[in-house]
Amino acid sequence: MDRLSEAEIDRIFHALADRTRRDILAVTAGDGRSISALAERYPMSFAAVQKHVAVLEEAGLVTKERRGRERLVRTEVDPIRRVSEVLDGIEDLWRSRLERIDDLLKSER
Amino acid sequence: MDRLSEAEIDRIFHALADRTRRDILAVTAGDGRSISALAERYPMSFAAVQKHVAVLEEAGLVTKERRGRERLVRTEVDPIRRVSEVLDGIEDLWRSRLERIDDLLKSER
DNA sequence: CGATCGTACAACCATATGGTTGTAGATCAG
DNA sequence: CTGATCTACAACCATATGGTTGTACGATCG
Repeated sequence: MDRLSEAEIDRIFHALADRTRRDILAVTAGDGRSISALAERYPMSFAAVQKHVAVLEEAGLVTKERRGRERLVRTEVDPIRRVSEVLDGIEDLWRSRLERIDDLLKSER
Repeated sequence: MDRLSEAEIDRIFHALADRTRRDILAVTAGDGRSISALAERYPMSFAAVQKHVAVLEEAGLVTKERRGRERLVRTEVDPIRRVSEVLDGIEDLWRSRLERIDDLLKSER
């Protein structure tokens, strides 16, 4: 798979910037759950939970699989792994710039 | 240092959910830059960039250091590393649940 | 000193976000 | 078939967000 676009990264981080959505990810990691089963966990309406799931789905962080009249929500771990690499990238930049500055200081001695 | 609170994680992911702010992090990783130097990079007003820096600062992702009449913005890499661990946590959950399901299937044979 | 530069901050605006309620379509149980 | 359950989706509302312009203030330059 190719790299995430900036727009995809926008959506993923935005999806992660909410406790309820992070909890949904944690709960549906590994085994799926129906939306109504999820809705019981949170102090908000079914429709609100449905919206959170939609945000996660548009970010590619979960998929919905039909099972009878239910829809099983399940975490997709791949994009999570790939966004983790975005953070690693910033960290790498930081490290390499520090190194460069360190070299500059050394060469001035 | 202790673990990040959910509110802190909210702020950090929200701060990361914007291209301009991610770019500021990348640019100011390692060596600092003044806000006006940053503002030249983006097609928006100085005040808008100032607000983005404020969001990053409240999330603890950058610090501002006074130098003369300038304020140097610099990336703090530690919280970035710690939020990366939040993602790892979800991935671990996913993996362990899959394992558990796998075990169930095996024991039913 | 006065002018300029870099910053801070308030006020304002359009749109996005996160919640609500209500309605309607599928699917399952009896 | 009838009723209950699960989901989808629209309409609505309050607040947050990301942008703008304008004003003010400390630091630097000439």
